[in-house]
Amino acid sequence: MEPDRALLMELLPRLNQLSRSFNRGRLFERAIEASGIGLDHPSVQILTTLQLAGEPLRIGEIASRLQVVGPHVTRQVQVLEKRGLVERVTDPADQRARLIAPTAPGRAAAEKYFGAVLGWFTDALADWSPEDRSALGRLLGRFADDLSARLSRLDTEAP
Amino acid sequence: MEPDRALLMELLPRLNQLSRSFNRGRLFERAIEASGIGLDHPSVQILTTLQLAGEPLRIGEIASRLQVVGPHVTRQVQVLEKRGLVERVTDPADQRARLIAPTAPGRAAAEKYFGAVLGWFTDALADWSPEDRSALGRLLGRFADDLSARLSRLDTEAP
DNA sequence: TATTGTTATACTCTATAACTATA
DNA sequence: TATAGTTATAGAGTATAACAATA
Repeated sequence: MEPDRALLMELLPRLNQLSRSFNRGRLFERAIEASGIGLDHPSVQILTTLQLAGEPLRIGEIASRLQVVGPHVTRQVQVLEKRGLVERVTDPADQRARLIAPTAPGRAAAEKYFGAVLGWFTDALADWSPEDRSALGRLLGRFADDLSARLSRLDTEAP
Repeated sequence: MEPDRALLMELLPRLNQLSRSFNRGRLFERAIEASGIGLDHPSVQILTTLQLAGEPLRIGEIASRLQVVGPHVTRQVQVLEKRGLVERVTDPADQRARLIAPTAPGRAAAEKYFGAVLGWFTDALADWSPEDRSALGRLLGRFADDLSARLSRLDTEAP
């Protein structure tokens, strides 16, 4: 069944608002400041990707998960490495690739950051019913998946 | 009641995924390409803001709605003006300010853009139940509001 | 020859600072 | 003197191109 246009036009400003809260730095950068880890946003994205992965990742794999290009990841990893937050291990299976793993301080920094973000989420959702909270997670996940799928279909249709 | 941490940690990657689909250009830039209007993303943001407003807006008002600074809006408006997509009228009530209004071609371009985005939304939500679709809109709106409120409280607490 | 990553460079978007004009 | 906007410049973030090394 066809979703009606009015509902979709409602959705658009909402998504824009959320997107701005997030991406245009405010939320993420505040969380970085609040956690006192002294990194910039791109580095934190790398670090949290590694933390959420739960295992060492290749440069290319990080780039793919973040939907950015390789050279960008290379440089951010260099920053993190100098700060002692990640370390590189040669991939035993492929000498060309290196695996990137967070160090203990790196994992601690990622957790501090998560703590700040989750603290705000907790506050924001404090008055919600448990049903609404779990519905938000479910619908948001499904929407992100369906939209991603629709967009990647565009690539294969008209490359 | 306290939302549980596991649920929130689920939310985070979802929001990141959605945020990247949107803001990191893919969705918006594709829609711009698909609609063939030959503009860049910042200009389109201005144009759609005017279209959704339904009335001429001041430079400062546009900046405020988009949460960007004035000079940025000034320049994008200059681009749009050269392309004949918006026009400026002096505000009769205040000679310092100018009101920006979309022209007929500007409104047409905005509608083409909305058409592309909404087409993808329609596809993505095609298999959803009507209940889920309206729940998504409702929860997303509430979440955006609550999160914005929480973040602006940070400004007043620790400026 | 194909793949993984790095180095060097350029581009897009947005911010800050200094200035002009009207209120 | 405060407010609305503009001009000029700077910065953050990410991409593209050219290259090196291993498979």
